[in-house]
Amino acid sequence: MLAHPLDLADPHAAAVAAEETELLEVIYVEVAGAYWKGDSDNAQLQRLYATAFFTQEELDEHMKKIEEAKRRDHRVLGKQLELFTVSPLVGSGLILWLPKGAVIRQTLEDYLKSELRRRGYDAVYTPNIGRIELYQISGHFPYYSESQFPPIDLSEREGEQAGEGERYLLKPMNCPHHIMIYKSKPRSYRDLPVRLAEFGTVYRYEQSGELSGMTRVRGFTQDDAHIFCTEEQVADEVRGCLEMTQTVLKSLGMENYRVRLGFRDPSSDKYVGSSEVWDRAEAAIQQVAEEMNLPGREPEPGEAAFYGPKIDFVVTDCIGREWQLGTVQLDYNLPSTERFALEYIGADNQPHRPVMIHRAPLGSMERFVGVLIEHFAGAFPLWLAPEQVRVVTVSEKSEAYGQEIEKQFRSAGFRVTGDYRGQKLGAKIREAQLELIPYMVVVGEKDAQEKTVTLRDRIDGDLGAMPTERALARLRQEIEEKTVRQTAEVSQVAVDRGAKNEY
RNA sequence: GCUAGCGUAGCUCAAUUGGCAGAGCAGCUGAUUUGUAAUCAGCAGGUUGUGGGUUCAAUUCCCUCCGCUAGCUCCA
Repeated sequence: MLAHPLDLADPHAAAVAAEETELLEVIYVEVAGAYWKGDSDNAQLQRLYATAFFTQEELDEHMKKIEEAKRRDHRVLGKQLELFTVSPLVGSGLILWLPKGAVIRQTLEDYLKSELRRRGYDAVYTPNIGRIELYQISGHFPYYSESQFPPIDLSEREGEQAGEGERYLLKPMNCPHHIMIYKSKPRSYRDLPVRLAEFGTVYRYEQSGELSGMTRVRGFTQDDAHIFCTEEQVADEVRGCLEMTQTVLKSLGMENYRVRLGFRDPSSDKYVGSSEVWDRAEAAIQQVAEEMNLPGREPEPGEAAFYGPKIDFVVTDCIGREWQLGTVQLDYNLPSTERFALEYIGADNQPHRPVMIHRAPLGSMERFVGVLIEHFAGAFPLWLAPEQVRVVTVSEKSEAYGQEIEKQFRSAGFRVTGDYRGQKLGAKIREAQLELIPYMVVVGEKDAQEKTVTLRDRIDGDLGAMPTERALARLRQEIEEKTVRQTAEVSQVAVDRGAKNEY
């Protein structure tokens, strides 16, 4: 059992193991590189992971679980279920959403947009590039140029007059653009909070070794918004953001996450703003997290952004890696005089400085859908499923009736296809099951005569014959309620590393 | 980016010490007309990731580049 594996990289454990038993014959080994003292400037060592089991059966069990985790891996399912692909010719870490994956994303976006409208956000659109001066003001250039795609330099174009050269950056974040929208007119305290939302696509040049499926990519779309508010409004706004994130996660049956309070490291000087402001902000965030009883919520010093404290929602994927999804971040930097000098006119007729909140409940569409694929092991709930219903005929004799039923489902708004091939019913059902389609509508000559359909549930199997209207109503309700009937528990079987940096 | 490993048909994988590149599934064609997880037969499918080198001969050995995987480092 997994209670027994021993990490032989740990000399103490190995010594204890050697004393306790001489049966450690069955060993599962992995190799990995590791930097001396965890610093990439230092030499790299070879680290050997060896996990020993007392019996062959225990090893088999372990390997079986690794296999199971691999089957649920979003990179495997993404290919199998035709959700997304990556082309070396397009570029590493650049996701191509296939039609079925696009349905999931679009459905999620629609859901979020309706939540945003309910919560008083204004939708905006901004371009994918911006002049380099914009990012010089924001401080992202040249400070973060290592992790950006290099600028587009128009001065190098032939025929360009001296002085006309402009440099543009692929936008690495949406905030500067949203800030310029805030600044497009004078703001009054009566206008606040201003909440600007956009599904904004950004590009970051991540190190090649970091890229992984949909969860770590070089181009991604954040479900982004920036809130500009007064200091007094911060707590309420943060609460609103957290509530929205919770609502969305809950509606997807995602309970397996923890919340990380990113606070500053008091011994470091990389943070902007006075310590009084930081203390106040951190206290405000922590209090809201306590009130809402968020899971985890341990303050983690040094995890803050340099411009303010934050709250991250962190989930674990099926091979044990943690991913940051939703985030709510306070920002005292960008509104400041040194940066964009944001203002609003207060009740006292004097200019005041607003506070900025960056927030993204899902984080990015790419990473979130990647994690979601593993969460559901590819079996999406009805409202998200790329293909919701498949009409399956018993034989080709029933094709006409099948077509009629398919049309009926389609005009009722369902994503439906029909399988009218001259295959045996069992074969067609097997295919639909393997494609994880939530419902099958089986129709044969009996159904055609009696004007019924025979509904088959992916999970519960045959539900028997019923009038078409009843089947439609049942599915309609399941979509309406966004029912989640089945998720895959995200376990950490494959990689269960102990302490990090055990050099 | 670093260390190590991997790259064969659309997918999953074979190919003995270097000696004619194969199978299942998917696809296409035909037969079958089926009531809840695989009907049968035939056909087609490849410059073995790319470029070079060694050799009479390279999927196999060596080098370059591209991509992927694990870990490390990073993640505004």
